[in-house]
Amino acid sequence: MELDRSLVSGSMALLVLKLLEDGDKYGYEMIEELKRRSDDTFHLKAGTLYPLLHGLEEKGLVTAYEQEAAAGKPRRYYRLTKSGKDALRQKEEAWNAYAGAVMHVLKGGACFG
Amino acid sequence: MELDRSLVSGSMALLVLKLLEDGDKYGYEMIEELKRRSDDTFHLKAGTLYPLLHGLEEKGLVTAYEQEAAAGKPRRYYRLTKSGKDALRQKEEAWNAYAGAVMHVLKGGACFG
DNA sequence: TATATTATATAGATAATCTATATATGGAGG
DNA sequence: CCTCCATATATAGATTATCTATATAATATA
Repeated sequence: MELDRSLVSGSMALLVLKLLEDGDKYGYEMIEELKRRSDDTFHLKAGTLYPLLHGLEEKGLVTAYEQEAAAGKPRRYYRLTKSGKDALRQKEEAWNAYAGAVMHVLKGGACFG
Repeated sequence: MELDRSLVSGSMALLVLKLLEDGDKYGYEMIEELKRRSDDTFHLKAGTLYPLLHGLEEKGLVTAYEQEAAAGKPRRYYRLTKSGKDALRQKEEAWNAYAGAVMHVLKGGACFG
């Protein structure tokens, strides 16, 4: 299931890149926004997100910069790169293909054709 | 991502159980049928399927029986149990929730509301 | 005899996500 | 004042789904 390996299991990368499409965001913010935008379905864990962000940065899909907050620890913002935007498009397409195929199998069960 | 762990990454179990809903099938047959029913999107590997089937059997979601074929090795057929049907329903629901949430995040990007 | 297709099986590798833990800041409650 | 909770980032180690590679065996075909 080559598709699965890189995408569906890795759907988190897709969702995170998608969040950044709207504008730069810091890690904690992404966790909260993902929860909100998925109607409380996705509870992304910090221990999942931060290593993921570091990986995306290493691959050049995002860049990071630090910024002071009004209070608390300084925040590390992430921004989509050109390469990251391309990757996002690819991942969206792959997700649609995968989800479509699953739906097709699930619907194709009781076939009266 | 509790949902993800048990379902989306494990979507193969869902698809295999779904195939068995139509009637008993043996492993090799499932690989071929999944390819066909997904329009050549899913190429499930033997090394993925057989351990998965053993696991489903251990959990009591399927039962197995051997049957001679006209030629070649005897085939090991799998049948959905009552418990397997229940699990299938649950997994279908969970998949729909997950896929729906992903779609929601993907669509919710460029929001002009 | 060699090779391809059908058919099942296991061992070991890879990688995504989790849990648990550590750090640091600031506000609120006791 | 001290403790707890929310914010915020980070890493180590475990779990597990899937993959690759390999082994087996029967039969058809070249």
